[in-house]
Amino acid sequence: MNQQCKVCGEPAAGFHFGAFTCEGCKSFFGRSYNNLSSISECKNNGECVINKKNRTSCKACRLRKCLLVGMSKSGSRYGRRSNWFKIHCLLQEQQQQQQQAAAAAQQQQAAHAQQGGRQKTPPPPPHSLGLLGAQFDPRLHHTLAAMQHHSLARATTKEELMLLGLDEYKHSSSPSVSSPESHNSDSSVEVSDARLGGRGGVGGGVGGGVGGGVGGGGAFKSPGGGVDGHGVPAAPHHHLPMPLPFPSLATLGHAVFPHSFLPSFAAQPGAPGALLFPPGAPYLCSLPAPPKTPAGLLKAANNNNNRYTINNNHEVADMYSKRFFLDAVLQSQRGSPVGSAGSAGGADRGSVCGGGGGGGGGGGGDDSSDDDSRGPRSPRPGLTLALAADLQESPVDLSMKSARAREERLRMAAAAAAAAAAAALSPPPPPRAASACSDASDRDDEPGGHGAAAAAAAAAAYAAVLNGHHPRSTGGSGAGSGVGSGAEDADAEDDADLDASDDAASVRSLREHRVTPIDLTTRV
Amino acid sequence: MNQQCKVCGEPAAGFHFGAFTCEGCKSFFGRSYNNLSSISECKNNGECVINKKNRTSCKACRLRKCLLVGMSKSGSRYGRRSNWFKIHCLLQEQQQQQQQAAAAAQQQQAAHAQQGGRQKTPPPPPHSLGLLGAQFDPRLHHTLAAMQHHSLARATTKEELMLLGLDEYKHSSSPSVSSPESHNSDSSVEVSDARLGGRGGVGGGVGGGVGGGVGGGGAFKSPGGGVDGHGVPAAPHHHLPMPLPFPSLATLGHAVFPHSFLPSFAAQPGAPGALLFPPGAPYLCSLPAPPKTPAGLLKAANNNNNRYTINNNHEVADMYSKRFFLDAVLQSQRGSPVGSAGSAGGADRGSVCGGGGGGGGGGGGDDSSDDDSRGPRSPRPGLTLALAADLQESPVDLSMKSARAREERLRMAAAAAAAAAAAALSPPPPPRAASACSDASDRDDEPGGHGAAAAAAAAAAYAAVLNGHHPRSTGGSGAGSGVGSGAEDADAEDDADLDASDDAASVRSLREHRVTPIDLTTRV
DNA sequence: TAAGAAGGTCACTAGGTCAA
DNA sequence: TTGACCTAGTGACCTTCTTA
Ligand SMILES: [Zn+2]
Ligand SMILES: [Zn+2]
Ligand SMILES: [Zn+2]
Ligand SMILES: [Zn+2]
Repeated sequence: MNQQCKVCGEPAAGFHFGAFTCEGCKSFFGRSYNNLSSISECKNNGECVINKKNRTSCKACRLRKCLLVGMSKSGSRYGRRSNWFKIHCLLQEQQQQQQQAAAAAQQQQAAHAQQGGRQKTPPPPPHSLGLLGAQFDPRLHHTLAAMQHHSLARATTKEELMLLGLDEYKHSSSPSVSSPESHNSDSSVEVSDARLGGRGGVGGGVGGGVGGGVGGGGAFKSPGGGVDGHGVPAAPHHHLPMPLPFPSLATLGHAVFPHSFLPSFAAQPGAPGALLFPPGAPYLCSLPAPPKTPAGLLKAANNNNNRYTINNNHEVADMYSKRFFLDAVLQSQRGSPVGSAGSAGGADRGSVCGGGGGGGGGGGGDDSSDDDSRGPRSPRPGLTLALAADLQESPVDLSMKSARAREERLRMAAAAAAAAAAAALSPPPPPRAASACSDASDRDDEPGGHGAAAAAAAAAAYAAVLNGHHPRSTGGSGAGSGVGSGAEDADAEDDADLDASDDAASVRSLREHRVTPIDLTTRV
Repeated sequence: MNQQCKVCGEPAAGFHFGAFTCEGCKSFFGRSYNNLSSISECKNNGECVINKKNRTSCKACRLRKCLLVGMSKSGSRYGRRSNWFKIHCLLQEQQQQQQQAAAAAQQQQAAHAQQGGRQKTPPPPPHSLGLLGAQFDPRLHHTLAAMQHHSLARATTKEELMLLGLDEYKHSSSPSVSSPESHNSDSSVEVSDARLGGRGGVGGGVGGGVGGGVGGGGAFKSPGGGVDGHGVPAAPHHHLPMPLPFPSLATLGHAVFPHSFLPSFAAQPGAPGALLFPPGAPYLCSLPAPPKTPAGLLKAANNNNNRYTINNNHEVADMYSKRFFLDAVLQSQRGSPVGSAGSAGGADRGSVCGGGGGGGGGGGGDDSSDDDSRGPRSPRPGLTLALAADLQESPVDLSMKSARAREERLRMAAAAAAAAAAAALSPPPPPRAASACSDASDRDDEPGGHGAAAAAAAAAAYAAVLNGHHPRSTGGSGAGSGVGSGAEDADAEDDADLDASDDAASVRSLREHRVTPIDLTTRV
């Protein structure tokens, strides 16, 4: 897991405020968030590219970058993160690499039409920016443009406002901004439902609100907004003034994911993400279209493909399965560094959710380039997973104290599904995959912060997997069968319910096959 | 930590703009950088030797010196310095001393062929000039020569241009150079992606760009780009002819060290460095060869021998271990100024690297190799570390943070080991070791830049300690079990897992033995 | 019990100031 | 102009508390 700071590129110290960042950027964001007044205007017209060396030269641009990569006080989260999150991160890395490789290959296209417009956007921090995938860029740029133009119209959160323009933000928002919840700004987020209700208005209102500027934060990540933006019909709860941890987010309509499931998955059409889930991949497919309820999701998962829907004996079995699954996945990934991937090579079969699409903007420039293209993704051998989806068990954010946790999870799951579906469909919706993916949701923690259909799909998949494996899941099932080294064989077990024994067996076999356990430990 | 100003030799006030300097030189550089026009041409043909007394007599030469020692606006480094850095500095000092001693002994060779060229260079500011180690000199001279010859061909950064010739620089670069971002000059550099794309060209282009001359700077340190660069296939931009501050340096293959570990370690072949770690010194021994991938490294560490994967009792233990380890290392070095190092001496028992044994050099190299094997390792009582490096099997490290840190440490360790080996072995270049070092990278922040084998060794040791002692490491088991005071019994534990207790114990013992803590603070 | 994130702490540095 | 001194930050570590 070597992550780089999405803001400056230095090796990341961890996942802070919604994104992988170095200690410096973490501290900077933490300080700046509560003291915007200290940030002077950019002397370079907001075009500074932030990197390790010059990150301290322009606070305005540094902060902007932080926001762009999804940092948000509201997105903060304590504690250990699930392995899923980690896996996701790994996968992202892989994707990036692949993309880069792809990009290199295709350099010819280097100059995209958009180029001119986007030039400003720094070198798309693969990670962060990648979140939204192809779709993200456009939006992002849009956002940036807006920022430049000072259009506050839609800004409703502190982050948004900040993105739109620090200056405006500073002025528009209540002066108290910096003070109120200096350090526990997070809490402010939830400040009030009322505020949420009030949203929609110009930022000014927000600022003036209760918690002061801070509160709004949650919404942000979504340049996400886009995420929501997708048009997800989704989340019913959105309507409700339910007290969500991060109300703002809720309102936005982004897909919700489990807290721990950080890195947002943006559907990157051609994106690597797809790789994770091969076109036909059962993983996502099985998901019921837009299951309204969690239950629905779960069921679908179970019924359709959940080869993994199995049960584990519980902890033990579960651990193995889960653990080994992960290892298998990781390992397989390693095995197939770039496009080689396995199987047929074919095209990418599919992009997971969204498909694929293509478009992507293409990418833009930079980074972007990658975008989609990655079409032909090959299936990852060892990764057949099961995606049962028991929401409850899902990695959803249990977090914070909330009692609502479970409730939310369920809701989230549903929403996510919807969102995913929506997003997924964008271009040429992959046959099954698309539908499956779809649910929307609203998670916001995503690292990169922004959600995407793909992300949703991925999330769903993960969730499913977890559920399957989840200890608690009753019948659960999930097995982690991963394929061992070689992999792919997974298919063999299509049948529905494997039982724990199977699972266990598979796990065992994996072990035997040397799926070496991955070290999940972290520090030092 | 008494550092001297690399420019004038006065006691340094701190690390400024990339080098240890006094207040005066710091201010001078800061002012001059943005106001080159104020610097008049040298009246002495650029041959002035800068020292405390005459530093104000020739601005041109003073500035040149500043640049030569690596000062750069982009080289600035804020905040607290990592312990690695500190250690490195200490080691360097030691090395220098040793070298001097050695030099004295061998004066006969005094006159090197190159000598002529370098006479100017004052007494090689150990620190700065040392950067590239043995290799550096040649290049440096080359650079200097170029400077004299005014070859601007490759100059792409302000610093380069400046080095090439202040006059030329002043004229060639855009006039705006000094102005735009007076203080954040660096930022300008990467102003836009567009510009980056444009890079590669001669410096001139850069200068003309957006930010004005200054701009070019950004790219700089990166030789860094390198940072990412390492193995990372990544950054496409690396390929670009990035403007390096001191390209020459960048191109050299130095070993890469952890970020914080600035001072580059260049292996200085016969350097004194070797002394630091007595031949058998355990500290470095276990280092894996040159783990290619981080993951690999990590895994290796964990799986194989990580006897240190252990746990400490926690904070306490950790702190002790870490801190004390450092102290011990430092102290030992002091104790064994030159080669004496007593291996046998108790403490040393362990020779780090070399595995055992003997020969110091032995190990050499490779010790690295040891990887796991360490079979016959002598147990350092407390510090037996293990750094196995089995990449293949290594489990993927999912850990968020440390991974990188660990990786770096391992890398450092490896590099260090290699370096040490190299240094020690000077003559017979260590097989793998070399490769390991080569990894090199790009680190650029290095203060002085120079590394020495010894330093490397120390670093490695430190790294090992950190890994092993980490507080969180589980287990804790046994606490104190291990070795008691005396210690050596350690051998017993060759097996795989030693637990923290051992480590802790060792640490403890160190304390008891009075390894007084060394003051790592920098200033004053 | 650990992994891991938010925050706090405070060692440090870029810059600004101003007497010399 | 210089450089000792000060201030506003910066970021490496460490502490506290959450979460898997
Ligand atoms: Zn950063
Ligand atoms: Zn800026
Ligand atoms: Zn000086
Ligand atoms: Zn001169």
